Amino acid sequence: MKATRNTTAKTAVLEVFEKSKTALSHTEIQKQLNDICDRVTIYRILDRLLNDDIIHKISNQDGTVKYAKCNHSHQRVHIHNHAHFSCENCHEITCLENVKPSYIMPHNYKVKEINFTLSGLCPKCLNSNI
Amino acid sequence: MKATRNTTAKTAVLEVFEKSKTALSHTEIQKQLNDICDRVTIYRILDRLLNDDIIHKISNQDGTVKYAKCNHSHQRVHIHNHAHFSCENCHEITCLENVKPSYIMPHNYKVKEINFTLSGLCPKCLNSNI
DNA sequence: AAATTATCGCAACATTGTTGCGATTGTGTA
DNA sequence: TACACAATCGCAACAATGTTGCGATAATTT
Ligand SMILES: [Zn+2]
Ligand SMILES: [Zn+2]
Ligand SMILES: [Zn+2]
Ligand SMILES: [Zn+2]
Repeated sequence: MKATRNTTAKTAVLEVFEKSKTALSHTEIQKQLNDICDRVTIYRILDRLLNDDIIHKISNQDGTVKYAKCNHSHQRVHIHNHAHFSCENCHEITCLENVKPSYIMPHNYKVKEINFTLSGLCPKCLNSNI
Repeated sequence: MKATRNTTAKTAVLEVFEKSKTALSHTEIQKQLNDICDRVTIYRILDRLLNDDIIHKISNQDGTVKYAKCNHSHQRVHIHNHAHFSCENCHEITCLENVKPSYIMPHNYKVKEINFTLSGLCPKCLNSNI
């Protein structure tokens, strides 16, 4: 296990996550970083943060990929079993930490991870009467 | 509403779906079609089939996008609320028509669609002791 | 301060999906 | 069956997103 370093770019990316209430795409992160580093670097930082369970990855139904900070890094077993909401209007993706689906699986399957994404209108867009 | 036509390419794509037990990516469809038509044509056929509710789209956690035939075209209200299973070993994605999650949402959200994907090992890979 | 090596920047490449437009073909109508 | 018209196609060109290799840089350790 090689040691992961605290570089200026990584710190900057973490600050962006800290400031954001919603999940962020690679492109959104790049814009907020204002060319502080190369796009490839951002990809590699995201890889490391995913690997260290500091962020988690969310693939949306429309094919976009976003990342969000984990709020449960302290847990011994690190599972992302919460739901995500994807707004079809503002395209923001938010973690619904308290929404966890229950379901019954057929035997013969070994489930290791779940991905539960709901889409529609977020409270903000619902209020502005779209 | 413009009429959709039955072209040879569209028929061929439908046959590929008919033969497959699992969901298919654009690339997989292209390989099976054996250059019967252009890649762009396949994209456009998939768009039409999605629009006509003949197939549905499945975005996997790893970012890949696949399509599968709908088994409920007869229903008045056409909703895809079933779960999908994504095998981390063989990368096959299958519809779990009978698995439907139950959940409790906070108010203020208007949910229109859900996307529930489970991943792990499929029965086939589980038996071969990976 | 020097050594080690994780990380970075850059260029080049791969994959996936989109768009415009002239050519082709499916389908309803005469 | 022949014709007209619009849906569909092929091709080229482009855009977005993600990956890889490698020499240069910089964060840690000693
Ligand atoms: Zn919204
Ligand atoms: Zn989340
Ligand atoms: Zn499998
Ligand atoms: Zn399905």
